Amino acid sequence: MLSSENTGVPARTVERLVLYRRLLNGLTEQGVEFIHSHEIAEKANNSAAQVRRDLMAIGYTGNPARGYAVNDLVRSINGLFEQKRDQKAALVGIGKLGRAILGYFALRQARPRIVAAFDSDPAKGQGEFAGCPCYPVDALTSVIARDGITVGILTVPADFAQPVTDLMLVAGVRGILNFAPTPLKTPAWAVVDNVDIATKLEKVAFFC
Amino acid sequence: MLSSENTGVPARTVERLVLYRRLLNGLTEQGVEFIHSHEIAEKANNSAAQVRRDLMAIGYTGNPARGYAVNDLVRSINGLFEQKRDQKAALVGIGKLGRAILGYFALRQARPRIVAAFDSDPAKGQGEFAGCPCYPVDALTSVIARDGITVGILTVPADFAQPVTDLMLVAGVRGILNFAPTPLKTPAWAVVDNVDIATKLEKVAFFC
DNA sequence: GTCTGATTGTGAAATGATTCACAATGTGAA
DNA sequence: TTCACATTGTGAATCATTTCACAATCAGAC
Repeated sequence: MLSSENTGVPARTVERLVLYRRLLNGLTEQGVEFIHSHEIAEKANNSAAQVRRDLMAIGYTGNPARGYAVNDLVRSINGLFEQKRDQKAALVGIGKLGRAILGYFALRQARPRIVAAFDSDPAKGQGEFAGCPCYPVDALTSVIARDGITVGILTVPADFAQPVTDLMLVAGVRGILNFAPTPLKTPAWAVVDNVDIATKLEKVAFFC
Repeated sequence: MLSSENTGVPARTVERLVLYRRLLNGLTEQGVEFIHSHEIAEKANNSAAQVRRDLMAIGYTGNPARGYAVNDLVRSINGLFEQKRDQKAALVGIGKLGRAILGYFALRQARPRIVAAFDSDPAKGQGEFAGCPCYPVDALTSVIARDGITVGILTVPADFAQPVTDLMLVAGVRGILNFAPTPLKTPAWAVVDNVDIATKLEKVAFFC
């Protein structure tokens, strides 16, 4: 589950690289051309050593005196995602959470692009939300295959999570971001990441 | 950040225990009295050894021949959270995501209970959503102090995340579940968990 | 009552992630 | 040009998490 068979870059590092890129974006416009590992660390709430290790993972190399060239570094991080740049995602389950996520991604033009949404309620499963075309779940297999969608976002009630997952994987999806509070049974090649909000909240409360 | 100063139970283990409890709930009604580590592992998508280690962490001990007594085990996991059972949470940022979370928790009566919501828009910041009273952010400090709220849920735009965090921590909040795509500066004693949906989606796409 | 066999509890090993610590390096100052 | 200095890149150490593997244990069969 979420192995790095891909490039050898560990999952944690990928997450932090995405963060670094966000922190660096727009810095050049503010006249910042170079930045040191400890400055990135300060922004990212982690250690300078951690930052250097992460950049090492993508083979990016800075300059002992100047630090890292902001623009170049951002390009370098983008390079890591270049290959997967045009992946498409589909969201299943147009409840409140589903709509919130659709809205967020439409607004930000974030990647991967969400190009289809599905719902079992025929009333919701047509038309569009946040500029994203919606279909009834019956159309799931054909639309995913037709559009070459490879990433699925699951915002369905727990009971539907597994059947929808099975459908998606058959149709061509290889990775799933699962918001349903259920572990998913998937073949080993599938990439799954679970975001269980209730559990996370309980965890935070526990450690207070 | 999210250390286990508390009880010595590591954060990962706490998350899995919450999951086990959910998987076990209602099993007794189905006539299942005992369950083996490998059966729990099967449901939870992990290994039997992992399950046994996790139960070891809370000092729960099974029976080599029967396995674990379902009811008793659930009680034991509940025991871990007993002390924190009546913690209260507040949500700040009544956007789409905020409302989705409010709705979800109200419905499930999940813990910690969300007892207040805040928004900077005065129009939203009064009345209630999903049975949860809403206030303008001006009232944040006083309401949090008044109600003894210790957990904060941040669903505000990135720019507001830090100032709202500062307010909450001063008012008495000790733990924050942060959905804003920004690292938060907090004192060491504060517990913070970040849920960055855009990053997670990009990560899944990357490993596909 | 004894024996059998599957399962638990847990040291020890393996794996993975982070931090340490320092030689190598490039820059700007003298 | 040379020097001094802060920073990089990175082996090695540390710390955390998971898996291995096996003695100890319990229930049920005989």
